[in-house]
Amino acid sequence: MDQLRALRYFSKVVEAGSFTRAAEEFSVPPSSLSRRIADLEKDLGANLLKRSTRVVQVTEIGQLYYRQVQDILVQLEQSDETVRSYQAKPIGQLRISSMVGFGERLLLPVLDEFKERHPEIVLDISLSDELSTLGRDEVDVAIRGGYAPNERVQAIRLMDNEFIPVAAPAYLDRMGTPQKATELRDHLGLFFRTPNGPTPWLCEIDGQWHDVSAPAVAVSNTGRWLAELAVRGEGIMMAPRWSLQEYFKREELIELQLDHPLRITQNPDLGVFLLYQKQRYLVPKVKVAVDFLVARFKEEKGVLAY
Amino acid sequence: MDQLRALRYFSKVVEAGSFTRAAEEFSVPPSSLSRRIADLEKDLGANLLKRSTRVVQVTEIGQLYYRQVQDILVQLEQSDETVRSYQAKPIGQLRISSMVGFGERLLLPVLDEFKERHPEIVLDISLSDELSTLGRDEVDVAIRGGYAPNERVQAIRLMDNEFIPVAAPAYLDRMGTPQKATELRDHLGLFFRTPNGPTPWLCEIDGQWHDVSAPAVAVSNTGRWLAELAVRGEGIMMAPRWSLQEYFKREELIELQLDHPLRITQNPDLGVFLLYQKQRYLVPKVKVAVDFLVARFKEEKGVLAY
DNA sequence: TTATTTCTTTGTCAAAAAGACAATAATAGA
DNA sequence: TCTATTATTGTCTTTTTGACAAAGAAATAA
Repeated sequence: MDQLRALRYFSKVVEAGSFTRAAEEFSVPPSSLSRRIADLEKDLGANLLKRSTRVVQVTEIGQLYYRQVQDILVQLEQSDETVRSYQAKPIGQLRISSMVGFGERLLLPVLDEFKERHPEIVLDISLSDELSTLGRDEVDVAIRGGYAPNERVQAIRLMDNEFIPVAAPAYLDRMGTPQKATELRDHLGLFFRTPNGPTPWLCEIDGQWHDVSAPAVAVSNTGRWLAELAVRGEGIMMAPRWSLQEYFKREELIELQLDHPLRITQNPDLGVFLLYQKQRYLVPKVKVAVDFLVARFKEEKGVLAY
Repeated sequence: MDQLRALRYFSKVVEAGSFTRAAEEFSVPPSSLSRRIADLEKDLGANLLKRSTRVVQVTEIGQLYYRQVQDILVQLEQSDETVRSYQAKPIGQLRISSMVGFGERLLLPVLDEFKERHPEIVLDISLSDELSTLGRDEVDVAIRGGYAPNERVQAIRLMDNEFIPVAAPAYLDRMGTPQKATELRDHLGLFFRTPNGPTPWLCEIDGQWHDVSAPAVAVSNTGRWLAELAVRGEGIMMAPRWSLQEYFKREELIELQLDHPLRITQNPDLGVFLLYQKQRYLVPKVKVAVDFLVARFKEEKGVLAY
């Protein structure tokens, strides 16, 4: 029995919810799937699917098996790709996932050059702040802030992700320039919301952490919009330093200097990380992308990769 | 092409270093392996093996592919077993790996009862202090001290693994009973060596960590031997509290009470953990073993599993 | 250097597995 | 109750894999 074939059939039937539709995708008659999956079930001694003429349901154990099989199929596909592309030129589809802000401001601008250098690579970029599970998702390279990688994932620190407080000159003229962190409570706040929730303004004073957030004028996961509000003088915003260069240059926003530095988490080591599956570095398209992005963004400070 | 079959053939040839020997294990002629592996190589467009009549060598890419394929085959085997044994009785071979000390003193004594309860489970116990990688190794259940599990591994804290200093009454009569941690440097030390190296005697005084190890009389990874030396009055030993009950009962060893508690690591949360792969809990033999060991060893203190 | 042994590969045929297609059975919806 | 849709089953064809013998290649021993 060709178990792998049976697994592919089974997997597709689960996804399609139908033998007929799954069969179309393989361009074989439905009877083939029926026979192969029946063989598989016989071999495993368990019913994976509950069939009725109209609907195909997955049994409890079938559901479980499906998830594990899915992982296995993805892994095998990746291993095969690694071997197939060994010593080959970088080519194919490359999926990059990035944090929205970083993607818009820093990543997209450099990708033109990457496309020129590697015209045979088709880029597929998705911007999202949700953290993707490398490996299960079909992402080759991811850029994320403050991510705890697992052992199979290589994480290269690209740059600092320090959040700093900024405001427009007009705002500071109107509301006064705060000198002490504790004064912030009398100001107006523009808050960035990560997938983990809004980011408060924290401050360590004499070893104690304090929440010195101002009343919220706006909360959003769209950094650009918050920045516009800040430029219009609607409040104080905390944002990563790398996202603010353009505003500093045009003097639309000014960094606040406080007696105690402001943070958005007690974790001191925030960074922007480039992530990829270690084993996939051997795939040429992944390798050139990682090398390119590291060369472009990594700040050399004698800091180690992790 | 039945890729899975080809992968199994390839995998075995790599391990055996020979088509002929690998073929014997499958009870098929060597020509079958030759053909299947040639197909696989053609399909992948790469040479996995470098053949000469006498020796079969694995190419660089073949080596890499082999490792990844190995993982995949193990995973698939486990998934199949999960389904096959679904709703079945606990039966089959169960591999338990445990720290030596824990295994000898606590685990083995209770396994008789387990064997009585589950006569159809064949136990395969290996005692070792090396930490095994669950999943890659063929271990169903592991017992380890202070282990950082990854996401696929479930870790249940069984009990404290606090190391305490002890010595024989005769030793204390001869050398004096130390009251302060800093006095230990004038004593004699029996040191336990973990796979990570010897365990020093550490002590936190006014927020500062000090190494207060005595000169070493003996260093060993065999706790029982060190305990014998300690009983004979050859020095002071630090060992997990759970390993010392018998010596306390016979008053062969006495716990030292010092002004500052002694530790072997700065990490405060040492514990003995029961580890297993989450997905394998559905395999009946694994489930009954985990449940049994937890019921036997877990100290209920309202502490969460992790 | 030559002969021999040991392996892998190749040729050829047999067996097994999977696909194709038509027919049948079963069920949800009208 | 009828109809349309869908999975299964029967039968034949095609493809894939195994079996066995023979050939070819390389390392060891003489």
